[in-house]
Amino acid sequence: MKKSIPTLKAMAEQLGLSISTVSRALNNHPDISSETRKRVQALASEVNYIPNIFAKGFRAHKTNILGVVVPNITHYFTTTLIRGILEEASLRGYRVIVSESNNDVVKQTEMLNTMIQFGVDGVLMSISKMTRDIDSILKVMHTLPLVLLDKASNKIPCTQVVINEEEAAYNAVEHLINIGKKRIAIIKETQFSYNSEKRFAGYLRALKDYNLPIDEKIILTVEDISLTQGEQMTNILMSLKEKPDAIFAITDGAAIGAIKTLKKHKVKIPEDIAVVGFSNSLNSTIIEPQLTTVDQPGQKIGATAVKYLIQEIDNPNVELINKTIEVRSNLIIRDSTLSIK
Amino acid sequence: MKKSIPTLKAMAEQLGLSISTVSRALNNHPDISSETRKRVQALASEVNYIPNIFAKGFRAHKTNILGVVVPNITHYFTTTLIRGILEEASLRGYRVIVSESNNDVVKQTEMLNTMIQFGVDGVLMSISKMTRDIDSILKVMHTLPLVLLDKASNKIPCTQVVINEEEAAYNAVEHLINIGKKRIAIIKETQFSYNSEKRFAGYLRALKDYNLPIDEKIILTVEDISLTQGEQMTNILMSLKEKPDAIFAITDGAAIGAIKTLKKHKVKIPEDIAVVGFSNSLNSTIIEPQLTTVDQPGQKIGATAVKYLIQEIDNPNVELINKTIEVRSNLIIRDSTLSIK
DNA sequence: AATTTGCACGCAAACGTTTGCGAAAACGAT
DNA sequence: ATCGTTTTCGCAAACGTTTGCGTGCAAATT
Repeated sequence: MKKSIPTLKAMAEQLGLSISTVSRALNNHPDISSETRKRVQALASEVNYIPNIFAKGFRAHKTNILGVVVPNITHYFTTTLIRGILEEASLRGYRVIVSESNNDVVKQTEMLNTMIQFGVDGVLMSISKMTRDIDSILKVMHTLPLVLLDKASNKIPCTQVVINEEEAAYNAVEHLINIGKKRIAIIKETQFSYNSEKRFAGYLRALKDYNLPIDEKIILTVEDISLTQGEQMTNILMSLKEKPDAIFAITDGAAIGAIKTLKKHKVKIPEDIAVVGFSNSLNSTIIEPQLTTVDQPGQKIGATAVKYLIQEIDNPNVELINKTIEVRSNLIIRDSTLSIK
Repeated sequence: MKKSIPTLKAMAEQLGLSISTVSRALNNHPDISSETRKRVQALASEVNYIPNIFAKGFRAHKTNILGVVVPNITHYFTTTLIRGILEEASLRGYRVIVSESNNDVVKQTEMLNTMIQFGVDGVLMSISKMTRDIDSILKVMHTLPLVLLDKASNKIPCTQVVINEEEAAYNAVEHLINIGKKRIAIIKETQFSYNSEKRFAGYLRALKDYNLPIDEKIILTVEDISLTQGEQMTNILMSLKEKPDAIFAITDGAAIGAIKTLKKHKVKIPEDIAVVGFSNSLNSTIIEPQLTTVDQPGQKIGATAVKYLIQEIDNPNVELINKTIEVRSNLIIRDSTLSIK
């Protein structure tokens, strides 16, 4: 289990050159003749020279590692974000350290501090919706470039890459209105959830634009949305005197839960009550009827966020411009809202 | 965007001590008095001293980073492996770099080499089922500790953490036999897929133990198993003169595909044809009827693999013992095979 | 011929931390 | 008071790479 890694020193000795010349030749420095450069690079290739990252990082304070902090790694959409990040980072010569906060704010802070310790060049984060106090995040921003993705915040002055949440929700609700639905319920999270607030705003705007009344009794709020919560909230809707004729759930999981409950109540979907979800998870084609849902391009969001982060890393003296980049999503119409006119 | 990190030198100046004394005090070296140690550690805490990882790694050649290479990060089971790895690694003071090979052998080799470059202390890998030539893996083993998990290989002499694949499959097929099924089909992958081969062996052994005939016409093999392949293979089974009365698919995805096809054929599940999957993915409770499946404890496998890898890292001069550690899985019985006797 | 310029290299220092070894002071025994 | 041992610190080197600056040599310019 020996680590017998070739060094600049060994190669310099073999070539009869100085260590600094070998270093410069490998880094295509203009001071080195092309003949010397070729000799050095040929030997480096022959002995499979790999630079010692500790020595390089120690000298240059740059690791080409990006830190990623996500709330929950097993969530499918998150895995698509990560895949986009991994691929784009790889294309640009970066590696990625992934951390999971479990939507725990203390752990999130801990992960951020550990990223600093590990000398990552920048951090990509999808913040926990439990985040109330942003001091720890602001502290990181004094030290490292930070880009938020998916779950963002209006209070954190950094670049954020998200989908067009409000517009996507607007389109989903508009689609329900277009198929004749007039009493559209929503299952959402609290105002502390960035995604939920934006989707709720789109819902409200669509109702307003189409002159549909807003009824608080069909606006259902949960703390931590899940399939089970979708089931339960739909049970509540089923117990109302005046039932909704559509349900817009802000996640696919909750929408699937809603479908399960509707089927238990022998409700015809979408004739009696239509259902729309959000995310286009794998489950959306497995449940029956197949779910109409907003498709979120997770890989594209991840890749875009990497581009912006690396741009910040490469331009450390440029004044921060706090951009919110909205990547477009699209509505995928399936059986749960198939037009019945 | 300044990195103003406290150094040993700055603290030594403030305390009127040498750099080496401060270093030793922080590392609880026995040569340093307890009074001096307390003074140093108090200041380190006050200024939030964080050691420069490059300097430490440069000196000690240890990063406390583990490399992880998986075929496909969006696969749910893989995310549970990764979660187990992340949590156990964190408990033991390690960070994790995650890479995805996309089941591409060239990319897998590339990821392994990059892990070496990044100075990880060890590598955890779920190998691509496309792996035929193990030279690149053997090469890594000369340099770094390696532990395989989930997808293993009999040809690679290293520690492997897997579930009891054959036993689990045996139990699944036995359960089908116990509910009266006599003609059990299998949808599997080629012999190059470690998991498929083990599950197939369990299937064959159960048939043999219960004196059921083996019929090649209901042993269906695909290259890269998926939900769609499950649908297609089940269509083939439906076209047989003598149909099976049960289907054991080696992944949940294929089992769900089988259920979808059976439903299209108006087959009663499980009365006419029962279905068993493997993995206990999220989808297994969303499809109807809910799927009987083998529950794989991904987090436990991940955590166990980390333990063994760190053991190897901590004992570099101990001769390698090539263990295969089998973590127990269990069968979760749901509607797709509910006993009908 | 003397001076200047350009090319192509090498020396040495720096980066932050760890550790071998030596030195000085303190302590205990005689 | 002297000697041997123990305690507790500091000096200096090492780890591999990068880079500022200096040097030698050859060619061009004055």
